[in-house]
Amino acid sequence: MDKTLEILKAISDRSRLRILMLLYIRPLCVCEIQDVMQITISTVSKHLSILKNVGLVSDEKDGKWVNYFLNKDTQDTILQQVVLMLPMWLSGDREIENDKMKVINVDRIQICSTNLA
Amino acid sequence: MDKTLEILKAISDRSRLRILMLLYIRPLCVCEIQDVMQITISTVSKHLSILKNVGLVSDEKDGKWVNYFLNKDTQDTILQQVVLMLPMWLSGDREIENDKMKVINVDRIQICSTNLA
DNA sequence: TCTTAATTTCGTTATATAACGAAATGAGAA
DNA sequence: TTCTCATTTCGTTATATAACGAAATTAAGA
Repeated sequence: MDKTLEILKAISDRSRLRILMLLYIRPLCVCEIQDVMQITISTVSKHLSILKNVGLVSDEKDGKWVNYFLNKDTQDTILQQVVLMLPMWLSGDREIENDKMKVINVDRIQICSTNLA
Repeated sequence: MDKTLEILKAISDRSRLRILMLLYIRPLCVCEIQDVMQITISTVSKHLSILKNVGLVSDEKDGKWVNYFLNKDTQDTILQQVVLMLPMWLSGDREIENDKMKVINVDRIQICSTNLA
């Protein structure tokens, strides 16, 4: 039950659901997610590590950024089903839709430069 | 997202997962669940109210007892899928299997009498 | 090598929630 | 109505966890 519980707890958080739904669109770096969600970078990073620990998300170096992406082709049955269900369970949600609109226009180069200014 | 989150949080708890899995077997009263799980009656009652609030469980008066039962024929799509998935996600779990063994021999009349002694 | 910049980790604070025991509730039986 | 007893509610305590800012880390590029 531990594994199942760990997965369920990982997806039982508003911020992490938002992050996951963003990752359905495309891989994102921490600062892009931060820009869309308007929460601290350290908080985003923490959420991503939780999602990574349960296997829902993986990461990959890309220049000076770290790309986080949804683990769509996981071998784990529970994770497979979770990845399949979440978009259905959250379809039409306002907050999610709003996030998705925002992420389209997000450019990591601009964001990271802007953060310094 | 609120509704989805509420359901996810309801099933992201070890005690509530154990309770749900017991209710797959048959309707149970609070004291029967208490006897199997060895936690306080008030705690069991609280968990059941959470499960009831999200629609996973319903209750029904039966003499001096209240029977709680799994809402297997819910109209809610998310709940339907949760009810379908949980037994798969928890199949073979030791703690759950142990609970199931215990609940077979549970008799509410004996328990409630015994509790007083 | 040194600097820069994205990310992670750490320490703290605030909030949420699980569990308990005691008291209140409420329905059936006398 | 009064008593009994299963259940719920309340108040408290302990633990878990989300969020933040600052400091540490780490890798890329000069």
